Amino acid sequence: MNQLARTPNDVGNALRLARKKQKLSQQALATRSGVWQETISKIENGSPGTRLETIFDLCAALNLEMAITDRSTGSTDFLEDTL
Amino acid sequence: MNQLARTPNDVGNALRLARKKQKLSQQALATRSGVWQETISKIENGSPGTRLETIFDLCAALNLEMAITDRSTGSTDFLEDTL
DNA sequence: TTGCTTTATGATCTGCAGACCATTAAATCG
DNA sequence: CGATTTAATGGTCTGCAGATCATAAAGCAA
Repeated sequence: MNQLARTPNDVGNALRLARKKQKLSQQALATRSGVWQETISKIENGSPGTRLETIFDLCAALNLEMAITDRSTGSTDFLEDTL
Repeated sequence: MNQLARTPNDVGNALRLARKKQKLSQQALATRSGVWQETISKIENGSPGTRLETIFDLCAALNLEMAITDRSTGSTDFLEDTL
């Protein structure tokens, strides 16, 4: 599971994908993440104003994580930056 | 540039890092992203309620992108999922 | 240290996310 | 098909993000 996300829609798709793979209903995910089923529905359909913390709540519940990467390089070497 | 992000703080750090690498002031980034300097400041300091669209605006302006990945595997093979 | 640039803070106001309830629509299955 | 599980919609209310302006606090030169 590794999904590029440049829009809220991409994020929604990634979350839905992960949820389905784990065979969870939105309600089940709601229970384990503390995010309402109605909210999950909106997010999976690409709600642009979704709050970061909400995304992270869902990521945590789905055992996902987020990475911010350089668009050009598309490098995959994690955690090497120090500046 | 490739930063793991599990919290709004991580996101803020990644954005600040990228901005500094490109030697942009918050104000310069504000101009080119359409996000206010004050808002950028808050985000870089880990504001949890930041909206997804705002993050994407900044990512676009900084030539960054986001990836949602499986926490356990840490796989790097992008875009292979179809379900 | 003075002065400029950059970043952080503070206040007000508007708009919308998310909690929460109920209900409808859709998908799934016997 | 009808019954049931799952997903989407709709409404109200509260809280907070972000726009916008102004200003304070840092940083960083000369």
